[in-house]
Amino acid sequence: MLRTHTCGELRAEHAGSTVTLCGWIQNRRDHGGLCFLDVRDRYGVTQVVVEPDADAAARGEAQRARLEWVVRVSGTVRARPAGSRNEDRATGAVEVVADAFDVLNAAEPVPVAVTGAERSSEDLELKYRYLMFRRAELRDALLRRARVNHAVREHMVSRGFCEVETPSLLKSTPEGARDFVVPSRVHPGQFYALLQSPQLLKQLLMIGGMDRYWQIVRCFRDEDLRGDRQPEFTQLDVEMSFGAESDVQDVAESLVHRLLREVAGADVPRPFPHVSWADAMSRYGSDKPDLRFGLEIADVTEIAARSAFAVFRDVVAAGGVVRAIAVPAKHAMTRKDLDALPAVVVDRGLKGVAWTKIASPDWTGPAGKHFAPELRETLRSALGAEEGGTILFVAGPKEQAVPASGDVRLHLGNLFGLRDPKVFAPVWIDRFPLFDWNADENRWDSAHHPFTAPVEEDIPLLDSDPGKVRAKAYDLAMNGLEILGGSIRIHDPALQRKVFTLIGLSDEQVEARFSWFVEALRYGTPPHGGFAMGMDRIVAVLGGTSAIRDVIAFPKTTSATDLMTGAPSPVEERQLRELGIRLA
RNA sequence: GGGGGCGUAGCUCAAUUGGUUAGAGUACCGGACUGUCGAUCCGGUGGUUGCGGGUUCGAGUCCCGUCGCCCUCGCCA
Repeated sequence: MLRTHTCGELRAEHAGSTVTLCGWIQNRRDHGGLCFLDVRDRYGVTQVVVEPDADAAARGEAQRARLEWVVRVSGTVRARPAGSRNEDRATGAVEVVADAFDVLNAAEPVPVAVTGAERSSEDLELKYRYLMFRRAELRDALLRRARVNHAVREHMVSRGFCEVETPSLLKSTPEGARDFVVPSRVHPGQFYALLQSPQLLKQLLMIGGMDRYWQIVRCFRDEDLRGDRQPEFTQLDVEMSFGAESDVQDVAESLVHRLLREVAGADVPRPFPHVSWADAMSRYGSDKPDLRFGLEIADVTEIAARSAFAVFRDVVAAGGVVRAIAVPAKHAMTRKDLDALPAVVVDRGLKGVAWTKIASPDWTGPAGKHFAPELRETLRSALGAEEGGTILFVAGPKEQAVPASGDVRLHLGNLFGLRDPKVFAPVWIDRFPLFDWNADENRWDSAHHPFTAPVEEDIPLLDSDPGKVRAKAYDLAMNGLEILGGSIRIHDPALQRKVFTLIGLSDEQVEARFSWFVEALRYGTPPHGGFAMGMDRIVAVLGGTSAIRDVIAFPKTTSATDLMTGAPSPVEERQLRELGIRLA
């Protein structure tokens, strides 16, 4: 190696030893006779000092070196004089007195901010992604991600799971997310789809008797993006045979618990709480609630209907709901805070957020005066609201008001600073509905995916009331993000066929799309289930962010482009000809 | 596909109601300086105000279109 030590490892006890460091110039402070240079590598930053009596060549090179140049420095480690130690830096007790100073490579001025509190615009940071690896934030995220990967591997292996790789090129299925499609040269006019998820493949591994499978796998979905969604993303995929929901959850929960402890240094008590999907929607207005704070939502439709408030009465008369959040007195809300609330719900098609302050002698605000004194008492005790607090109301059709109330709750969490990125609140959400009603197509859709098993006691409802059937499905939410999701799968061919029928798939359609899978179910399928965990999201949330872009080495933009390479881009006419493709 | 925000020097930002030659910090270049760690001090180079059109005596500023990034609704079994 060109170096004896990294820039992160020298301490007071190294004083007196002769060392050689390699790294990038992070900062230089040139006093003329005396020159300080901070040299950085992945491991840290070390101060190099070039003194007036140093070798002339070394002095010249040190004077010439500029920010982000690559250098090699040899010298003696020295404890810094008292009063000039840098307490903010691990190597701050020492400095390297340079004997030799070589420029290994000069650098042009970098086009993005590589050091300091100032950040460049996000598109520049994406274009010059490789320079961002020099920043602590991204470097630490990638290191954290590597630790997560390592812990996952150790955990799965120690529990007897077998790592199996599956293909990325496979058959397109029209359900679910849009496929990324790959043309076949050997079969002109025919296409592969890039893997959306190894769901069916891992089930086949169970049918084949592999018993316990895991894999960290890249998945591709051609849908519009968000901060927590990339066109390609990484999943931990797990499946096991002969286990109940609790067995699968134990594998997942112990893993997440371990990651929280080893990677985030957080000791979260087990078992993690369980909340049914119905309760989560009702109390938090979300199927991935942030449980770092309370501010639970209550349904006050009945009480609001008895008020004199025309807005509420009209909503209730139209079959809508009124939801309320009691904000304790300690979270005082200014008029400005209250005026900002309508913007939170306008995206859901609601007009505003009514409010009242529980003051004495009178309740103030637009909603309060419409409640008679006895009704106020009813409302107040229903919400457990306290004197001096504020009650916020979200009213509208259930499909809009429920998620809107969840949005308001999250907004309040941000407003009151209750979403501490160092706090972790995992929660299991279970008992999802098996189906959602698809009004456009007049049929049921699978809420999770069509291979999810129903709760046994609900199986009779498949014929009478499919909307009431609950699924053996479970998600783990943490800090408002869905971290992982899974289910027990259907292993009975007859039941599988029935579910296909309910979601409007004819025998012919099933045959055309899934015959290879449905046939497999007939050859001795063990009861099985599993889960998939979003690796990008777990690494993000462990680091206190929700933008998975921040934990992916080379991410794409929200329009699925790669600003560094310029993908996607046109291809040569010759390539198209070879594939039998003509552009419209 | 819909809604919103942003786009000015290499980088981060400023520029009054539409009004002089578009400024500052930093980087870079030159000079001074022996204990700095955002070093300091002096001087300098650096601009198609994203792009195109329009209104106006005059546009960074107003209008229309377009491109890019970010947020969001739909979408994501």
